[in-house]
Amino acid sequence: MSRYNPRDAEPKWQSIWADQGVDCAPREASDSPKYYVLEMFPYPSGKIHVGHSRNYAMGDVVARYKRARGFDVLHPMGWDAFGLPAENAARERNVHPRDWTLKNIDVMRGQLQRLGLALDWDREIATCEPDYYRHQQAIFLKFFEKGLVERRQAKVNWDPVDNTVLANEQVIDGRGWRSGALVVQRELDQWFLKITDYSDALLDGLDRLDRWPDKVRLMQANWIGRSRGAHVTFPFADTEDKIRFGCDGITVFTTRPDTLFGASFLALASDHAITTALADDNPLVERFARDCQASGRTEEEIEKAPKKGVDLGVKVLHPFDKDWEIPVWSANFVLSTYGTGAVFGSPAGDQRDLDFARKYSLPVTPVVLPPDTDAASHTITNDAYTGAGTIYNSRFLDGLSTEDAIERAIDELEKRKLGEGATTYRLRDWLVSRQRYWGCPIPVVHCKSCGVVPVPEDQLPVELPADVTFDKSGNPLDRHDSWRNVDCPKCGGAAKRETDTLDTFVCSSWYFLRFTSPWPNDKPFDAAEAQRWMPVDQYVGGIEHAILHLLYARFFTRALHDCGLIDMPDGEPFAGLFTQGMVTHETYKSEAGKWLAPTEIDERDGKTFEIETGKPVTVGAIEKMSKSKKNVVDLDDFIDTYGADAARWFVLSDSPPERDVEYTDGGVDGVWRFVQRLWSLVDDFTGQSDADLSGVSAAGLDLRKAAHRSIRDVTDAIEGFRFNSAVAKVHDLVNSLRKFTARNDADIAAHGEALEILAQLIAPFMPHLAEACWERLGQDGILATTAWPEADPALLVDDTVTMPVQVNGKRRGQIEIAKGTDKDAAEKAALADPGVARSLEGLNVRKVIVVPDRIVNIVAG
RNA sequence: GCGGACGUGGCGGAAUUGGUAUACGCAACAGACUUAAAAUCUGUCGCCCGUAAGGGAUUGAGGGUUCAAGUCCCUCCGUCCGCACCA
Repeated sequence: MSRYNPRDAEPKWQSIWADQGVDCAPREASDSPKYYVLEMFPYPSGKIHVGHSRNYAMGDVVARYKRARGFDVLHPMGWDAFGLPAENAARERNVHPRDWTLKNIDVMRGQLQRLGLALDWDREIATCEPDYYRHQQAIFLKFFEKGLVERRQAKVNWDPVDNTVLANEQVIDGRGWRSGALVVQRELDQWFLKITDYSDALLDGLDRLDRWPDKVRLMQANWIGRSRGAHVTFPFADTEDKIRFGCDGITVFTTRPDTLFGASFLALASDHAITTALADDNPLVERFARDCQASGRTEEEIEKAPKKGVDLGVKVLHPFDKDWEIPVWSANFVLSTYGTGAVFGSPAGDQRDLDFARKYSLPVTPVVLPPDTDAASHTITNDAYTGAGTIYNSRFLDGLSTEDAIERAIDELEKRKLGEGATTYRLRDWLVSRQRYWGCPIPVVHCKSCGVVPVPEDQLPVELPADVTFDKSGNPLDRHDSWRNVDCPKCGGAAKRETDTLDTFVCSSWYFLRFTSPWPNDKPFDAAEAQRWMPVDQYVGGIEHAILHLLYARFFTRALHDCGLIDMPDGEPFAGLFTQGMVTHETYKSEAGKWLAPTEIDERDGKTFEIETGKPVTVGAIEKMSKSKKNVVDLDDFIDTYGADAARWFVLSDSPPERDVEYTDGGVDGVWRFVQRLWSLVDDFTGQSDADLSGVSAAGLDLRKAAHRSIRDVTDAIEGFRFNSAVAKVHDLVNSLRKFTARNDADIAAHGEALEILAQLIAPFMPHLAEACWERLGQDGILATTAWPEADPALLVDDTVTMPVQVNGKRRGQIEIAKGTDKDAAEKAALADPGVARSLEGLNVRKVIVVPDRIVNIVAG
């Protein structure tokens, strides 16, 4: 018996696959159905660790399985290569961002290749290359033409550590998604993509994504945040105000026009136009507005601030009663960015309004009567009633349900021309400009006489200048005069290039389209090829992109369709999405409080200590593998020791793919043992597997059944994305094989058949070992081009079944009977079982339930 | 606060439409081989009572539907995640 040595075997098979080009997607369409499987492409940050490999291992199982099932498979890989870490590296290590990035790509490509992933490397792309981003610039200009790009001044999120603005989606709990710095608000001129033009389409499209996790769909729906209600205008009481503010009244957005008769005040955002206008001559208002000004303050502080406001001294009239005057306040809890930046306060039905009304002694009139209460006893003290009920204290709305009253109030508002049904969204336009060097240049120039002028398409790409330095803070493009100063493409006069670059999420919003045809120089992708391969049938990635990347990409395909670049009326780029769990590992901290890598510690006598110093180590929480906590296992180290197959098998074992899996040395040892055990099963087999199968012994037949059941079970598990179950089922087959002893020649053939099936079933998971087994079994050709095995239906059914027999729901025995035995016979057999008979002593059988081939339950008493 | 998911042995977890709960793996224990250890192999292995045969309780807690509930319904507890002054 020889040991299986992945160090020799894995490179051997990898070069055979590469020589035969088995992993390349067919360039020509065939009669076979297509299958596009894609893992979210990585940022080339340095090295891959075992944690990263789980994502690719899952995609590869699907790719290899689908290929064996006869699909034309597209499984490409590339690099999300623009981004800030490259600039930080430039600053810290005096290396050019491009050199740093390309070096990392080389290292990581080598690692992915060592994993033996069935990737079509002919289609590799890196977003930092001009031959990629030139097309992105062309797309940007197409969007510009189509009115999907806007440059405007807006209050934006400024990350003071990364020195750039961020999109709303990139601010998590008031902090920058990458730097973790508290984000501040600043008023700046910025570039936006009008994703809000697609709010409805993006929301409604979610319903059709039935192969997406509900969780992700829900998160996107919440993020888009469509809410239906009404715009209501409260006319100014004083006609002079109409002149002063240049409008007839103040328009608010509300989802509850049914509570209009509970209105006790209007509240405006501190930077609402009217607040700002009044601040000019009212020092109190001015001071209040200044206090609230978000600039220089963090989102976190804004959220935690207690409610406060200032009476603006302005009065408006109730839309349904011109004799009812309502005071107008400015309040710090009103968001200027949502709705109209103004609300009407109906304190009985809204907790914020109630808090505000109590603080400033404003009237509180309950207008919604909760079910099963009466008007006389229902009062509001410190808790608003926000639920549904019957409207009262509300004149013509009295007696209506909440729902009906909303309709009725909107009808009435429309009649009086003081309002109309309206829908607002939480989604904001996508801020795409970044004040960074290492990104795709925005292809416009600023001309004093012509304004913003797009760079003509024949002058693309606008390439990043290579000669930049990072010794000063800020964007080096701003300081690069020879690059910056250009002639205006329109008038020929002196102009300046835009120095902002595009958010890297723009690069990842269409890369999956470029993969379908990464060759043309004159267009982003070949429309026919995109048509052929899209949508991505199975996308695999982390849940952290539930909103960001996945929402942007869905917007992009829609916008590209509307610009005529692709024909995708459905607009959905990813038909199936799977969000995989992370690989976790214990964390270690030295006595000095520094994070330690698993390779820097050792364990003896149940104590953990630092190898270098011998000092004790604190074992911390089990967390997602990450460089920052150093709890990573290097992929090269792992492959050197155990091989790529072991890594792949390990990350897919035990835990369901959507859940986290914990990396433990014990688990890895188990995988190593399993690999060797499996190999020796094959290596020890000396028989002929193509002998005649007729005449197998009972044990041989059992083995054949076990093997064919494995085909069925592993197939079902892969189809259902239950890789851990597939692994368990393969274990079952291995255990059956280990117990098996052949009794005659036919048994030997059955043994060989089971081993062949085993090799085929592990091929998507451990492709190198599978090929080695296949070769050792004397098979022709390679598994990479071999069809998936088919289970023989005759071997999936048993002649006899074991039926448990319950008495009053408790299992008391079991009977072996022929499959398909009718109810009467099964009942008779069940009652004859000695265990059953014993537990029925002294009882009368009242009823017998027989589920044929399943179970017998005897009710007795 | 709002919304969602989940809760099964020492651990990770399995269980078609409700039909033998604890598959598979890890850890643990015992034995074989060995001068010894490692590796490997064999066996045991959720809990309680019992030498055993066997019996009892059991899928976070409590209740319900059913011949039958991990699975369906209600209440509660806990953990995790998302959103968070969104009018």
